Amino acid sequence: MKRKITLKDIARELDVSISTVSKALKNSDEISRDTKEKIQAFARLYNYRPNNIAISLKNKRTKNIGVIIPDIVHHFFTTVFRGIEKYANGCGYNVIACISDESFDKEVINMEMLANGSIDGFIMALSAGTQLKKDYNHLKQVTDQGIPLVLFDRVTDEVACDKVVINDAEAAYLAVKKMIQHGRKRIALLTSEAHFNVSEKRAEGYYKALKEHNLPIDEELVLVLPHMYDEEKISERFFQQVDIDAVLCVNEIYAVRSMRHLQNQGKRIPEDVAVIGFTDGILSRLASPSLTSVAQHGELMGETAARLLVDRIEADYQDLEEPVYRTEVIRASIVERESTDST
Amino acid sequence: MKRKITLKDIARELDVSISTVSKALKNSDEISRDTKEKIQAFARLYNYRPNNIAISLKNKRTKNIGVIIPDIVHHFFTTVFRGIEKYANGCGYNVIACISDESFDKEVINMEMLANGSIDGFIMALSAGTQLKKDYNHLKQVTDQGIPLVLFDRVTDEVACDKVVINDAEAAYLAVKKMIQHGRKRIALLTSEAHFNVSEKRAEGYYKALKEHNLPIDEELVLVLPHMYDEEKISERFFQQVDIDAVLCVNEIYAVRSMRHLQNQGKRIPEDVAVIGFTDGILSRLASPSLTSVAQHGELMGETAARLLVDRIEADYQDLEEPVYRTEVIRASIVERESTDST
DNA sequence: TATCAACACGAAACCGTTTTCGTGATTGTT
DNA sequence: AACAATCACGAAAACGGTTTCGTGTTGATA
Repeated sequence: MKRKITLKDIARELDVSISTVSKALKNSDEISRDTKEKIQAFARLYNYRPNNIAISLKNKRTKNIGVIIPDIVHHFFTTVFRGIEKYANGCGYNVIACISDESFDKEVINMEMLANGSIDGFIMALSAGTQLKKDYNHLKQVTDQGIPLVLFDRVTDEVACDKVVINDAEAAYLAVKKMIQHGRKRIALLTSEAHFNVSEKRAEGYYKALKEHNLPIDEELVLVLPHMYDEEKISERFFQQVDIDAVLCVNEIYAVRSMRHLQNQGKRIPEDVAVIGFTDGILSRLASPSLTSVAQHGELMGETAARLLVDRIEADYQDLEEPVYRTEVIRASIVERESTDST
Repeated sequence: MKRKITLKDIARELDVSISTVSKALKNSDEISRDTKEKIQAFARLYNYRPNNIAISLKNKRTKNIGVIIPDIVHHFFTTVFRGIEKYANGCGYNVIACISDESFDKEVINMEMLANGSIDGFIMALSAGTQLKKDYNHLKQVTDQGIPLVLFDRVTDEVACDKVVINDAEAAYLAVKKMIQHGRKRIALLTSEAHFNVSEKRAEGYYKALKEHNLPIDEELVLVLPHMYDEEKISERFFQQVDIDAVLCVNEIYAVRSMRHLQNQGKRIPEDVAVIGFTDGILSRLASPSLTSVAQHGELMGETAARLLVDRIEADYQDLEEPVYRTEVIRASIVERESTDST
């Protein structure tokens, strides 16, 4: 087992000082050509690589960024993560991933773990628990310490930091408007509990579209699904009770399940009922009929978040005092497939 | 902006030595009650947290584990990742995630990045590129340096390390056998290119089941799908040409797509054709009809890999020379749903 | 009263780098 | 020949901890 070789080893072996080795490997012109070549050759031969930890300690920067997401088995977060990873790696950063599992406590623990020097900055989406509790002290502590933080998708106004969001309300508005323009009049909304601010935004867009087109707002057509195991039955009953010609669902799972329940009742999609979901993932593509869906462009969102964070980190190192935080908006787009009327 | 407080700060403030502070915070009984209380109170007040990087450098252990997976937007890897993260966090380890994107080069770069002190051990599944190239030198370098490595799912015999695999061949065998026992005779196989050793194993099980039940092996019923964008058309044509009463697919995407093509031809599932897929993900659950699927228990696989790795890491620290590597087998199970005959 | 533990704490080395500041040797200048 | 400037390198501090090994003080014992 070959142990890792250090500067000290090279220095001892070649009978020079550690500083000389360090400089030689950096190609400093303080060192003579001869010595540099000798040292570089030796280092190459023994495959010398500087120890990241020591460099981190010395430089007070780790080139790691911490990502905390509520759930990894979730298409949207997964694509965001990929976007982050892609951009970060491109800048020489590693990504340390933690999953909060929608729990406030886990979120706090993970942040504390990482905040003690392991990372140069955070990218995160708030867990459901945190949004419910409305306690953002752990985030404030982090920013108070001067650690850059970027929130995405599930954000809050209570914390001053960079943010990346999508135009949820507008996307929902456009989706509903499109269905109305195709003559749909009784449009249902399947949403999740309101403390997810994204659901709230989407509902907002739904109401706005109805109002603008003078359609009655019927609360019976709005189903708020709790985050539980018998979701499925609840939504099945819902579709038996209401008489509708279109549905907007706040995610693709709800949408696919809705299509199934409707089909079981003998309804045709899209002839009898049009369906639009959010989250343009694999389900939307492979459902039958394939699902018209609001694409959230998670990968772009991740890249954007990573860009904001890296910018902030590097700015910090140049002491550019510039405490103006940015919020970037990713524009969702509607991917039309078979579950809605073709134009 | 409150800067992070260090041992030195506390020592200066309280007019004691750094060593005293360090010991007091560790509750060493070398320090008097009075002094300890004073120091601990001060530390609590100023919310002192030791710097992870400094500890890592001193202890030569980072409490980080590196995970390299080929793709994050993939249900199976996602669940494995979650299992790893869950177990690792339970032991106080963080997970650094890198995505190789199925590329040999990215895999190498990521490993080198992490191997220089950032992590205590690796968990990974080989990228397609690496399996194609059959070049495992980067893995060997890592193990040569004494860095523990655990391979999962996509493994190779060429590297001596701990491994976690599933009984792919057997699972495929059992799936096909089940269909045969229900009277199915013309069973197709949809697989991907063979350099993914998992596909190979699954095909192996398929052939074995046919042979054992004296069914003819008809290569026309085997479709090897290339990893391309017009996969879909190829499989559509395939189903138009063959006359079958069952299909085994090596993943759930192929399976759902197959069902769709079959349904478009007017075939009923499972009455006319039974379908079984691999990877029991969200698609299998939400497809209609819902898909009978081989569950790979990714989360368990991840936990197992993490357990093996952590064991190995901690053993290393106790210098237990024990170079016997283990291979754990996760037993896949078949989740029966609507796409096959109910028993 | 001299001796000796036990006690409570500090000095210093160390982990592997980077970086500043000397310094001895060589070279060039007058 | 005396001096300055340049060159090539080394010593040492620093990053923030942990840990070993003193050491001065105290109280008990012979």
